[in-house]
Amino acid sequence: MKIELYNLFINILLKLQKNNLINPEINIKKYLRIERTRNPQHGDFACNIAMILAKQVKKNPRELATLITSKFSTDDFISKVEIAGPGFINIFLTKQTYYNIVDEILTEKDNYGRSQIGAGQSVLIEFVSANPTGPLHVGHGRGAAYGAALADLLTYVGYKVHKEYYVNDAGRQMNILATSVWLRYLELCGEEVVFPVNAYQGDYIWDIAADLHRQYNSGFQHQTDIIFKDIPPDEPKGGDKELHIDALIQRCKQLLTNEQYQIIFAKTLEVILTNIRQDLIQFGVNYDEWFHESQLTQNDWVTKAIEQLKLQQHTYEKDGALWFCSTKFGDEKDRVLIRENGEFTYFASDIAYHLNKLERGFDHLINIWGADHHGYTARVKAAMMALGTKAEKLSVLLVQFAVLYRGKERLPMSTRSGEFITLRELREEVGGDATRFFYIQRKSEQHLNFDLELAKSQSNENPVYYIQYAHARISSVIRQLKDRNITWDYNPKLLENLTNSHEQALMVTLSNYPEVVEQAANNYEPHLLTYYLRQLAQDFHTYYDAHKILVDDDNLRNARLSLIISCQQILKNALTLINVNAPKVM
RNA sequence: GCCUUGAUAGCUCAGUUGGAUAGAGCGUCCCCCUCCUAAGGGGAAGGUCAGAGGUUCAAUUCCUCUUCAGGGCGCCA
Repeated sequence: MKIELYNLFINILLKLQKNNLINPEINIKKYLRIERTRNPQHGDFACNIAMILAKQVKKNPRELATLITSKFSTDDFISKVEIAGPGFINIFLTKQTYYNIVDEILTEKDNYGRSQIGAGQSVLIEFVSANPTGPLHVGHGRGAAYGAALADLLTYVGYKVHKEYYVNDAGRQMNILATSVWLRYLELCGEEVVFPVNAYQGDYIWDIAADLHRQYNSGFQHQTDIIFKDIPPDEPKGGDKELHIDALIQRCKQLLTNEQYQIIFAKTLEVILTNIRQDLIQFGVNYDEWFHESQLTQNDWVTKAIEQLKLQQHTYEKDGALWFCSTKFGDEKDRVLIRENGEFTYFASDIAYHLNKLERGFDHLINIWGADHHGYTARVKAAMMALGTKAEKLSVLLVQFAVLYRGKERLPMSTRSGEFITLRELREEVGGDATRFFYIQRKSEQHLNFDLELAKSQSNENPVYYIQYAHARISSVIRQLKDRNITWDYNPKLLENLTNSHEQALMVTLSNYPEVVEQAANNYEPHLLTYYLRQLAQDFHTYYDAHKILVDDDNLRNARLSLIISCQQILKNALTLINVNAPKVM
């Protein structure tokens, strides 16, 4: 509807330009905006173009508005056009326009609200990508909920979406993890081990160690005194925890055969990754691809990426290392690709990963990262440019961390220390629907205080139930039809019986749905849907309370049924879109 | 120090890309089931949009500075 009005205005303005009443050099499309009004007294839509152009046209805004509105031809979807305030043009739609929308919803059903604004374009969304060093915690949950909602939203408006999880299964953290498992395993074998402070402390490490012990008995066992011989002291004994753990990793690799080490490593990765995967599936988050960092090195993608940068002369050697001159592309400083010791940096494999993404031919790449990675954006974009792509092809969306509270107590959130609330715990206590809704209800880049007590204790007062209740209530009315042995006979002409202000308000909100979807998709803001749903549910509840649906008058009853059924359809469409259930009974 | 994100009702947060009288939820206070589900509805109170300048017909929105808070500034990942 907005589009129709937009086109109408464009035509009028172009006509005025032709007649030299408006300077033909002005780029009208740049300035023209049609927006919903806040206040029903201002009509349905408003346009501020007269005030915007007033200066350039050298007319006062109201005069210009009069000129524009005089060109409006009578139309069956506009009931009147008014000039108000400093020069707003207010547009009032006919009732019939709204009846048509109800009719469209009832005709298109599940497809109402879908669009093709992304048609033909493919987009890769990478999200969560938590290191496989432990279970997902509530911080990851936010990224998961946001990424999945965004992916669904973009699919809804026609994009071809590919969802991907990047598994960091190479690097030092993974070695610390495997070593942690091995040390716990040794304890199960009866060895007395002083567990390093920098190792992974969580109980899940014990579980994996126990698995290994069951399967391999004491096959990987070594004497404690041999293991810790000449290892630099840990932090509590006045040493350096990093040196201590690194030495233990080396020792682990020395004492075990390469094959044995790989067994522990692979087992650990598999257990944790399976856990993460199941966790996400239960949360309703599904991926098209799990991309392993190790694939990159195995297939020489890192070398390939570096060669490409070298070829374009974007690298240099200094202090025995290979550097990428990212400053040429707007980064703060140059970055190391190959360390003095010959190993690739994490950044090098990340460039390779993005090169790989690009070569898979996506039109657009979206990375959803935790806000702690924001300093990383500039260098990755620099790499994109150096590889010959436009930086705009990559959107990095940051999700701020949720700061967790239990009542007034701030909770620690360290994977290493093993003290964190898992996503699973949250979901099991609060429920999947409420958890999802709760997460995407707020703008992703907004800081968030997440009080667990509140989230749990308020689970019955969560807005999601309010919305679901609206849906269930409508189902209940429909069930009443059967009990009373009457039927819903739909006829678009009967919609004319919808005349009161509550019905009007409900129809206005219904008509807004496609615009909300479009805006949410264009701005990557799924939270708009949650606010929209609240609004729609409220309009329904108010209407339901003020008017009886199942009245004796056949025509009025059928009209009202049509309205609430179209309302239920939109509730269902929007809830489904954010992956929340639309129950028929509560 | 530099970069970055934020600051809106007692609390948690929206705010239609610069519009008309700044909005929800929770909490507080009144009122509403003989009636399709009260997990609901109606109403009230509650605001210097962190502060100060600037840009213009118009600023919560854009720019600058200040204050406060989160995050980032490795040959870690």
